[in-house]
Amino acid sequence: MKYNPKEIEAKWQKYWSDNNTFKASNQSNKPKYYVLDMFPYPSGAGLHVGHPLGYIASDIYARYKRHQGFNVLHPQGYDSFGLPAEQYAIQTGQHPAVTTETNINRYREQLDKIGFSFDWNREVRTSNPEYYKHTQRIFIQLFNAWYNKNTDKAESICTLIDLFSKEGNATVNAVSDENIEVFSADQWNAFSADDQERILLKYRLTYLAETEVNWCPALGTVLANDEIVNGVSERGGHPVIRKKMTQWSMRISAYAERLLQGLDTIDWSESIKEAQRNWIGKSVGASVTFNVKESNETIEVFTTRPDTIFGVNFMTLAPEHELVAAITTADQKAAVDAYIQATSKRSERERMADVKTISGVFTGAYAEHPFTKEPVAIWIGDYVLAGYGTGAVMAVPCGDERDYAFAKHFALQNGMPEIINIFNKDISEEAYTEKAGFELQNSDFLNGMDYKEGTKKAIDELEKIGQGKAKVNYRLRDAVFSRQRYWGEPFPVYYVNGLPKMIDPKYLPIELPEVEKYLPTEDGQPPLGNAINWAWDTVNNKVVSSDLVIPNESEGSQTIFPLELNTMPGWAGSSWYWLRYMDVDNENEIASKEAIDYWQNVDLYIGGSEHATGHLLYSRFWNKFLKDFNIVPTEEPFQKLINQGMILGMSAIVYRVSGTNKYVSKNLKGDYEVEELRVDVSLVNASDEIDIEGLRNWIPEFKEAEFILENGKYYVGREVEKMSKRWYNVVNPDDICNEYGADTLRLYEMFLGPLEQSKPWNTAGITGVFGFLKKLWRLYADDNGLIVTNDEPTAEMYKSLHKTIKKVTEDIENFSFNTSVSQFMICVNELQQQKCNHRAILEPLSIVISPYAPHIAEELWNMLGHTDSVSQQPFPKFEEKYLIESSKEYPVSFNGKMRFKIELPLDLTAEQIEEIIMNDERTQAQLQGKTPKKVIIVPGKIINLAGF
RNA sequence: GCGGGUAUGGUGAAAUUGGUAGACACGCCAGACUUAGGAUCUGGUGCCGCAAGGUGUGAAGGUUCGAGUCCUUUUACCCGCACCA
Repeated sequence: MKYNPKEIEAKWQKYWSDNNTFKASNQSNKPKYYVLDMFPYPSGAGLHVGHPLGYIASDIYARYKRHQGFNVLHPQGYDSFGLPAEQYAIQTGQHPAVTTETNINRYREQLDKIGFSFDWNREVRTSNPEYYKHTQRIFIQLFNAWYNKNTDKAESICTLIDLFSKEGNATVNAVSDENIEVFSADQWNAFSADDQERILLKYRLTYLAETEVNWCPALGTVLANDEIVNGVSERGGHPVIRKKMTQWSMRISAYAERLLQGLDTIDWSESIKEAQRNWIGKSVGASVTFNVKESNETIEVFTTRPDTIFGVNFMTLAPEHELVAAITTADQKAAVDAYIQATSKRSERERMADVKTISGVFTGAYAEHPFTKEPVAIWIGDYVLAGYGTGAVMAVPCGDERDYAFAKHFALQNGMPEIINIFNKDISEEAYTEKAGFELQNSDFLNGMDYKEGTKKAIDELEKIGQGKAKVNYRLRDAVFSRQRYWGEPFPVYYVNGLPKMIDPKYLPIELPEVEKYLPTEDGQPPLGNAINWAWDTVNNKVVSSDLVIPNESEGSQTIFPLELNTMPGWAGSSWYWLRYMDVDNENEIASKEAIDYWQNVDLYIGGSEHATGHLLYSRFWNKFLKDFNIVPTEEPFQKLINQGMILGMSAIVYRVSGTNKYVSKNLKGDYEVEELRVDVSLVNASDEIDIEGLRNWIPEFKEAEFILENGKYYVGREVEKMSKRWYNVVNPDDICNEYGADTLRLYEMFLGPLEQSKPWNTAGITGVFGFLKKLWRLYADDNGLIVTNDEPTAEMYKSLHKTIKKVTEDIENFSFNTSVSQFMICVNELQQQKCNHRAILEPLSIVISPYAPHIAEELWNMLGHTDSVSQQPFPKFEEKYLIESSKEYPVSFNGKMRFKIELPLDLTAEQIEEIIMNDERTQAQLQGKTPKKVIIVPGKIINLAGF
């Protein structure tokens, strides 16, 4: 009987599936544990060996927790809305649902081969109408909510309407749009319904507003801030421009402080928490209002340094600031217009790329210093960002590098005064930007104060004259929620007189309509504009033909209205999916109250760190919102987060001699002028030798090629980079499963190194892991079958076993899966040397190994005569007594330097050890008559004689 | 610029958290056995040295009887964020 992974893996995968072995129940006496993977987007390329890394880790943990007596929820699903399926549809006309289905089936097949213990009864797909009807429902809930700063939570919009009709909005303390006009209760009640609705939109947690968005012309859609990397789109790398559009937004800014505070309560890596803190970007300071001279306008600025108020030399507005046109003087108009024109032409990317060039122009207008009443010149400059704070700054050159550089650059020009120094520091070369170590001067009532004192005093005085107050500013912007795409969740929204109305949740889902083309319409509408049936009948409550909408008809007589043409972004469906797994078939709610109360939140979440400021932030936001309405019981959705590292590809490179069809082996390439070409990694063996015949047959380009060899071989160069089809460096897990089996793949991926570290894939060491499994097998069986006996094992054997139980338990709890694999190898080597074939050892060993290599564990367990699954056995308990040795070898060192070892019984006191050591002849030889000043003895550990 | 992280043999990496550095595996060397298998088994393998011995965890200091581990300074690389007022 030989170890035959193919056969036993197929057998046990079928067994698990037939017996529903990993089905989780929502009712149990056991404690619950929720282990979640970030669900994949089912792309056309299928899984590569990098994808399962996190899944294997979470599967080991989930299986271990089951052994430990937990009721484990370990589900899997698909984030199945997304751009690639849509782009494929545009190219081929194939419906995205069809390609998505195909891809999912392939993913499922690949996942099943690896032997995961997912409860597939709970599978979710975000593109499934039965799923997205609940995404639509949550959207409606957000629409019907506002954020009350007094109670510090979201509340039903009804309570806000109530307040408005009783007190107006002056007393309301809400997170809302800026610059809302104050109205009384009487005024509110006198407003038309439409006007009331327009006002409410400024308070709702999801709202329709004309905002400046990131528009990607190449993709034909807007993008959220986290979907833009270095000024270009994350997908495809296309340029992105700023554009004003009416879009749905999520008022995530309402939760900025809670999102920040919550980070201290969760067990995530410091780097992700820092990334989120950075993204939220809290800064504490003050807002200061400057009156514009000879005008009724005021300019509000945000500053973190109100203590430097007397150092204000001038002000700078972003070129896009709304007041620029109003305040610019006739003299300066031409220059200002030219500057605005020039900056708007520069792309975001250009503007980011060169931060060194100083540019700006004087508007000719002056503001008035709130205290000194001196004139303060108003400039515009593109170093001030329209999107941060108020888009205007008070410039204090003596205390800020950029203001300093700006002042120096435009020194002596009209509108640029001498720099005022308010610090007792030298600022002739550069600004003094420290927040400590100075005393304020030239600062009237702030003279002599430091940062802390000055800040407080300045704010107090500003409040007294009504020109400022303490303020906390966040960098976090509201998230744009509309996408001009087809393959996403439709909004449950129709429009009456241009105002959005929610469809009653009982008529959900609003299903994606069929379209002929997946491109935008000819008049620039999103793809849903192509749908024939895309209007809402408010009498029959169903989707009807768009032709039935009567344009420009007044409301009263009409009952059919156009539906929203945008769809939701990719992160909509993934912002709550962990809740759906709890109660996947629930038709009426996202999940039942009982199910959510039982499972609470995710205990362990494993996934990539690339979602730091996207999915992981949005999910926390929605969870907090749902918490405010008591739908979920916890403030945070994911208690512990582990970020698995990326598995990189090892591209293979051949060197073509320029202008020829000759290829030169790696180490000879110095003699030629060569070009590098990437070739399929599967043609290359572990020693970097290429299979020349295979290469000739790979693509026609190499058919007639000549090869310049070294030692009769052609060696390729290697490059570590992301696994990608275009580099021909993708390794498919199926190939590994076919060659060595899933258990080897699982063990090897863990053995490769620490889970959280990125590492290149190479199969050089895989035979070691495979050899271990064969060795393990041979402990149980030889060619004639089972060799296990019921004899009593030796103390040594028990020691090997319990050492392993201890180590593996600790490792799993610390997520150091790589060292567990080493421990298994040590254990099997030891048992093999002890010729161990004792049931009392091998039975518990099967269980200990089963989280890592579940198929072979099941088979061995079965061979031992059991008829149940090993996955349901209690994990063996570690017992200290088996590890206790009768005596121990102590290292004896002199001044920290190890000299010899001495064997001593374990139960000696320090004094007894000292006596034996001092009398030992080797000690005497080392001491040569000297006496140590210090003798350090830690019983069970070390002996050190020191100080001579 | 700010923040997070990493650095140990030919390679992937361990190190009970301050106590024999390099476990385990790959690779390499030597040998055994052979029913030639995807073999298997045994021994060796940081570096220098025939050896005794010396030396060694990116670099330089420090604390300590003792440092890969703690402190200070520094270098290189990786990942975020970045004109954030």
